[in-house]
Amino acid sequence: MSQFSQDLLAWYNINKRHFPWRENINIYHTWICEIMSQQTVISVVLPRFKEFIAELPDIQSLANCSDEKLRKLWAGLGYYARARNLRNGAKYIIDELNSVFPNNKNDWLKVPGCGPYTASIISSICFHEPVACVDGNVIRVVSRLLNLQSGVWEKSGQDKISCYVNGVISNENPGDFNQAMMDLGSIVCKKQNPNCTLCPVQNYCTAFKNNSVEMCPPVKPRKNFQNEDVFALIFLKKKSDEFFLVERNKGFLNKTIGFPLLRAEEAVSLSILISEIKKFGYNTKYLQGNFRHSITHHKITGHTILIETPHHDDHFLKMLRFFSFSEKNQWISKTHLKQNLSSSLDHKVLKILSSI
DNA sequence: CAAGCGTGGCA
DNA sequence: TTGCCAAGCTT
Repeated sequence: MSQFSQDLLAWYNINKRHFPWRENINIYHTWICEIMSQQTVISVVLPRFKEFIAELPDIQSLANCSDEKLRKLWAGLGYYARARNLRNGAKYIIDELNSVFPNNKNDWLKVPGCGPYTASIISSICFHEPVACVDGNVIRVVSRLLNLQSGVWEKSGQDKISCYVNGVISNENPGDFNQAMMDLGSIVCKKQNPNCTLCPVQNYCTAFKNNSVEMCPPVKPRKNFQNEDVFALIFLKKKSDEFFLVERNKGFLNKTIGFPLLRAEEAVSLSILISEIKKFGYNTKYLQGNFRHSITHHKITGHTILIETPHHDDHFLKMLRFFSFSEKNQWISKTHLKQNLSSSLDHKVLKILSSI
């Protein structure tokens, strides 16, 4: 084992963070926690992971999980395709792999929702395959170790980083090595105010020697946020007290179920939108209390419009097509609304609805 | 390949 | 309050 790995692992054995999925190695638990942790802070993951495992303790229960239960377990976690891919992955492993988990990186890569990072971390932890994972922590740590002040956000730079960590990863304990790199990034080699004096691999750090830690990694190029107005339409059949939900088929929150949304760029403007809806003979009411919501690169101001539709409505289908709302839709009683929603955006709409 | 995709929590 | 961002994957 390289001296670097020895020093890193010695530090890890004393300083590692304790998570439920680190107590006893379990392939299913490792898979779930890694998917759940993608682009998500661990403090948010922890309670959700416990709930998920309690409700869906094994791959069979995940594969058989209802849409509604999956929505509930993933509500508020974002990137909802992760949850759908997870269940698809369970079905794939059961149907195509005879219920046997893949035991190497290449085969994990074929599992829906598993990319290079996830396939590497699972294989290294559960099957001792010496494949290094590259996540945001590793990029930052290696960028400092090698004093990389540019290029690390491009594929070529990340290939270089991958090459480096794969060169120093421990063959005896690759899982701990990968987790140690990430814990080091999280605890010591932090983005801001790194604790270089506590660093177990300070001797190997070129940026530390050059006094250029602050320059590594370079600032990640970020797209500007875009301000945008979104209209959430609440169709209500007053007689039966039912509300209309659609499975969204494009754009924001694609394939999640919720209130029909129109982005201002599509709906043109509030006044035009309302006049169009009125053409179908409906009463509309603009609900006070806009909501704010952020989706990657978009700052959304939400407007909520309540639309009363008759119980027997000849125009509804025409209206759906006019606005290109999905044909996958349903009327839901008010008491069952909450459990059918995933996105926080819909919960904000629901809150406005509940307050009138 | 670069763009697009969610959200809770914290500075 | 506002801005920033975290254990990436898919298209």
